[in-house]
Amino acid sequence: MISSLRGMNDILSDDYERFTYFIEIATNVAKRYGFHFIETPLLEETALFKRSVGESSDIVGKEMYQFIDKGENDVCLRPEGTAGVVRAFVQKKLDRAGGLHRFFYHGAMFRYERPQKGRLRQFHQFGVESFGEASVHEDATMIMMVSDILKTLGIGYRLQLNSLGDENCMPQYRTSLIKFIESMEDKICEDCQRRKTTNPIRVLDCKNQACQEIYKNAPKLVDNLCDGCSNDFTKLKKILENNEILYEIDTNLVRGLDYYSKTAFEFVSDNIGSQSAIAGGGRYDKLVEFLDGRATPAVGFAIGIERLMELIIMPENARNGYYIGAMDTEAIDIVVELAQKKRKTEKTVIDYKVKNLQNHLKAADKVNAKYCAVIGSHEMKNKTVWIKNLEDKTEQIVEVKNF
RNA sequence: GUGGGAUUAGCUCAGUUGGUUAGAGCACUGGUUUGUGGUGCCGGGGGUCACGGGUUCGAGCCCCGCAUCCCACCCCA
Repeated sequence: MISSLRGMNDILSDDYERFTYFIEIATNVAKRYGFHFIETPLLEETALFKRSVGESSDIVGKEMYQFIDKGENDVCLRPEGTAGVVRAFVQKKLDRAGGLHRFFYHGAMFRYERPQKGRLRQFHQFGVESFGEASVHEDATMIMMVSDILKTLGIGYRLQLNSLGDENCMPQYRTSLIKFIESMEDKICEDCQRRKTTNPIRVLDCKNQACQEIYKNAPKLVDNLCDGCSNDFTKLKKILENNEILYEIDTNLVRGLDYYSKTAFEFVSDNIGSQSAIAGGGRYDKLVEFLDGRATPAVGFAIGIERLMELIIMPENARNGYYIGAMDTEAIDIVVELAQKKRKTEKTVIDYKVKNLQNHLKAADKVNAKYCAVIGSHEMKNKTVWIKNLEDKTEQIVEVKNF
């Protein structure tokens, strides 16, 4: 037997119902906020992710499905969604068109990681990207969108918030943090020593107790924001409070992708194991420029669909449509004909087997039909159909031509 | 990539110190005397015990390898 590759799942039956239910709700919310669907390729030039996500990130450094195609192009399966959307935005010259451009997307992403609960090699994200709006109101809007989606689904969450600063304050902070780390280098764990060069800010949320003690004295990002960033962060918190969105400040919250600046947020759930981030996002004002576009402020988020699916409780399925069957061999042809007719307007499940009434009713019940329609010898004689409403148990006999 | 646990029917799981033909519940399927379901009763099908080796008279059970899943690290959605 050939089975699917490690970390790559089939989606069917209940999972599929859950999946499409989520997409429908998220899509409705995105549309209500004035966002438009965008589909970008699953395969992109490797350079796109190296330049956007960043070569130092784990995603690019060791998790990409990267290969040389038959035309000698260095390509890879997308590990995340933002880079492709930004690439499309620049390629379509929307950066030059000016104005606001708001997109949403959903689809498969690929990362070669060790699978565990809530972490797959092929997984799905629903994401939103907003271009051209520098106001912190748009940052707040992103958070409110996620909140709306989660509320509609009845999913509880904690919102963690941070500001990563911008080109004015971040490099300065980074330097002083590195200086601090270097002064403590012999006391911190191996992971942190590695992080010093790859992603120094990451050391702040090291799980190691000893490290945490040391970092209590480290310079804090929130204390080092420039006026612009600091004002925006204050404003953001105000907007969220006005809209009754609870948040907690997590000064150690870092986005793993290099392109983020200023607002960073993460929605986490305590009910799905250690892969607890169900949505994350933030502002990335420099990314369009990095990808050769005209400087354009931008902000976005992505939701991990599989992680969310663990938390979705589906509404009960009401009975719906018809079940139709024959109690006589001679009736089968008529039943098939009637099913085709009914299918133009209703969900109709047909059973080709001849069964007695009891078994047809059982079968109708099993497929959750609202009506069970049956033709037997009586009905054949009178050219009628016997129909039972399985909800209120009422029965009726209608002429075949009126079915 | 590192460490730990698990793997028996479609699903959830029993399976004694290694001992005849590997079980249950659910699901599926048929019947329940002749046209009334979801909830009664009786029956039936379904297993290379993940896979590959080894020890043994004998392995679902012990040993080694491997794959996958789960948990933690790591990383992130």
